[in-house]
Amino acid sequence: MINENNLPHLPFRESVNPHIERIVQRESYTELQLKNMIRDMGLKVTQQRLAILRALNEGRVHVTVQEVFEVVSQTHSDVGFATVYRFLKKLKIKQHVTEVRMGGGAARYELASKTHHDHLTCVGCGLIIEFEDAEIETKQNVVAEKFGFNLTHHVHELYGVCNRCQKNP
Amino acid sequence: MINENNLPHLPFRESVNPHIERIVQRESYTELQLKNMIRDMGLKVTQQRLAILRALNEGRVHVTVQEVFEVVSQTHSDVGFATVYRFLKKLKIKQHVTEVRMGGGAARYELASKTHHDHLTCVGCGLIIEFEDAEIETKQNVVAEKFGFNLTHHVHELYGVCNRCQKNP
DNA sequence: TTTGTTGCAAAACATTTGCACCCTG
DNA sequence: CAGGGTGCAAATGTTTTGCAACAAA
Repeated sequence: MINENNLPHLPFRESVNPHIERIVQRESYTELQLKNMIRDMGLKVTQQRLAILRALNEGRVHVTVQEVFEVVSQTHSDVGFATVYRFLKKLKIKQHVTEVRMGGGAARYELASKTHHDHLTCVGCGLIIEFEDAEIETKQNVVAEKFGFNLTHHVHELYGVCNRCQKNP
Repeated sequence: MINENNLPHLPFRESVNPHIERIVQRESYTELQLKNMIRDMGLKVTQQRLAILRALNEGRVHVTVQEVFEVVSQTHSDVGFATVYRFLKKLKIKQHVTEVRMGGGAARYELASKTHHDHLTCVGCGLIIEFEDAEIETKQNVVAEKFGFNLTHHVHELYGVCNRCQKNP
């Protein structure tokens, strides 16, 4: 099966990620930092893994496997999804990427930033705003403590209608 | 393909949902309320839809389509997943059920309760505790307002290691 | 009787896995 | 050159859809 871009066998649909507004800034990693990230995971530094990390580092945030695959394909004509899936899973386990499942489609991934943040998503146009709120984070710990939990991570997604979509429904 | 329960063609794996501790109580709906729920959505009241609602109303919380299907199959020998999927989607749109996607597998659903709550999930054993926190809810509205959003709903999942799993790692 | 709903099977979508070959350390 | 990593294709898992038969209003 060949799609309109003439890429080999893409079983996924073109994914939609209209526009992203980044509120919380994350500084990009250097090439060396990316290599060390792989090494520190006890893995071999391959061209494919570097290319995947570069895609996550430079490209837009909240990408699907499909999108990573497309970017990486530009420089490596014959990567497979399998590699992207496999590496992304390892990165997820090591908490280097965060998996976000908004709505029903494929999972979206983003390279972890030092400052944690959450998401505010417009159900109308898909705009994603990142926010952080120290008070909420604190309250979470209180809740966890109350039930004897040792918190590892969390997902906090707010959904609503953005300003622009309120005016142009 | 026949599985060990002799049910017709079950493409899903047996799902794991070890134990649920319900902190926030939700009163069950009456049979009449369930019927009205369907009617109010402008849909026909069929036996299948009633059976699906009953399963959500009486059974355990956070069920997968597979689990709903199994329960409904006990009284309706020939429901299809399609029906379960279709109706669940409608319920989701009308906000009568909440879809939760913990981890990677199939989506889990629960009948909406009047009092909103969020989830605290143990990454060790899968224990799910429901909690509610008015202060956090308030803070969310502040955040939304700050970015000009009109909030529709949200997902707030805390993950950690529960008491028991901390002692028996 | 009219129209929405269902079950079935197949398609579509998303992710994982087995295996022979390849490349990093 | 040893062992992990890769691409491919096939398997597996999850959800959606087309259509003829059917049931609720």
